[in-house]
Amino acid sequence: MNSKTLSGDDRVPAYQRLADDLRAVIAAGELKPGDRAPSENQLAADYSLSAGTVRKALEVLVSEHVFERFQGRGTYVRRPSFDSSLFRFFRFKGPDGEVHVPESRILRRKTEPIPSYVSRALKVPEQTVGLSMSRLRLIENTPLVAEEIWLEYEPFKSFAKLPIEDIGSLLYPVYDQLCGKVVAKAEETLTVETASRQTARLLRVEKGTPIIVIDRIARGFDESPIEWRRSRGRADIFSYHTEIR
Amino acid sequence: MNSKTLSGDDRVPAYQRLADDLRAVIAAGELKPGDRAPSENQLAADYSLSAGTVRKALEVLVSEHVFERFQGRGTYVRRPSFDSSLFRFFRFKGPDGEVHVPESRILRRKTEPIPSYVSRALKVPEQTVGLSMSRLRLIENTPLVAEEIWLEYEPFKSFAKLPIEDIGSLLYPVYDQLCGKVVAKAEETLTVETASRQTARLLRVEKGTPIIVIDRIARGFDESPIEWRRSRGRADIFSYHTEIR
DNA sequence: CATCACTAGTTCTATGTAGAAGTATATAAG
DNA sequence: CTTATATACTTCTACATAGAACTAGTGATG
Repeated sequence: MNSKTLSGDDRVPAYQRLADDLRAVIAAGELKPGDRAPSENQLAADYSLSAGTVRKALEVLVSEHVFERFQGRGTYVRRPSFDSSLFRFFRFKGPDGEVHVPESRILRRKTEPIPSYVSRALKVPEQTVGLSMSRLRLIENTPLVAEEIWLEYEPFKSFAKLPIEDIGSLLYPVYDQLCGKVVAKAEETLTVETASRQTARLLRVEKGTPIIVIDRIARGFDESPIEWRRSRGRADIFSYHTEIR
Repeated sequence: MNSKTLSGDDRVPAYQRLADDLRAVIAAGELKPGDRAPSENQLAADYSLSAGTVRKALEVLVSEHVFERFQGRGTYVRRPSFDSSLFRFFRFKGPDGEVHVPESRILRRKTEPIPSYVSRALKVPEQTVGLSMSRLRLIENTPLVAEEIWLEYEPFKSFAKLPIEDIGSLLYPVYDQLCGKVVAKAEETLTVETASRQTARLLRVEKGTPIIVIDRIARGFDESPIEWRRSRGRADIFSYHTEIR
């Protein structure tokens, strides 16, 4: 496609408007994670901009983790990586000190009205029909994290029909393949509570021991909420490290 | 000063070597926080580089939060801002719901050998003479955070002589003015524990209630450790929010 | 079949240039 | 003294160009 033109307010710089345009292309689904974006030269020709301007727009999107670029190969839409999730700060170490990848076990899946504290986050009316799941993460049969997951039922009908046994340990790829819902980003909030009787039972700890609670809202490229999730894990195996510049 | 030349391996790009050079200038103290760096043109002339290359080096340093730039004014060495500290996720709200700036009260300051768990972090030999402080942060006489602070005694002699009453609520500016130690960055680690008898007394909570522990190592521009600090606060008023891209 | 050289396409580095936009200071005008 | 004007300096945007560095595939060569 040739001779596109930049929309929007022309008081804002061209490179920013190009970045906006490309973000919109992704949000519309015309460019999906893993796809290669047009090359610098291609974009420069399409939009009648200089190479430098195009490059600057792409740098903006790289800094936002929307694209990643490889010299000699091209520019690609980034798959969201949850390496930076607070979740990874649970030290999944077995008794032998080795690090294990936790196993996932879905305990329950049910269709029921979404409670108000979730519907607010998912931006759906109260009492909307939802899909709730209860999931446990364990290593060597030791439970470490208990999760409560909520989805809006309607867009995830086909996921609701999928037999529980066929669901692997990663949910987001399944959301994508079965329901076309691509998780692009998320927000997380960390708080601390003491174990209720129920979570104490699930995590096999004493009632009242400190528990790390991580609430997550997963969103698509267009910012629309996709999934609400609350993870509870033992606080004694949690350690979060960060840098201040 | 004219006609400087880039040191180092000339397989690495010029803009990176310029960035290295500027970082070194700051680490050497020739350029301090708040100072204005030479302009693009100046640097281009000094190093015999094109404006574009200089600009790219400066962009690198801006992204590392070393510099900040203002159109029409210049490029400045950034003062480290601790806005991003985990500390700010304690919700300092009074009973009326308003947000207050916490008061700082130094309970104790003492010269004593540095314990091993601190000396490791400060990279000094065990049993080195140190300066320890115990500090309490409160709003409206309600204690919220209890802090334990350690410095190496020798470089902070003049700080040790300063009357406790004359120490305000911010320590880092004092370190700078009295001892020439500028804090440029820090690392923080968040963990959870249950209140010991002592911290329970300080924070006026029940023994055994969950406590957020934030360990911090403050460093200079040359990465040298300056201060070790452990802050303990009530977990029930803590909420950490982050984004995943 | 395996290996090498080549080629087309990509991003990356670097230079040069021009003007717009914003800031601070000095100077002139009222 | 206050206000406008000019000016010098800064960063920001945009264009144009060239070659280096790297990748993937194609075709020739052994």
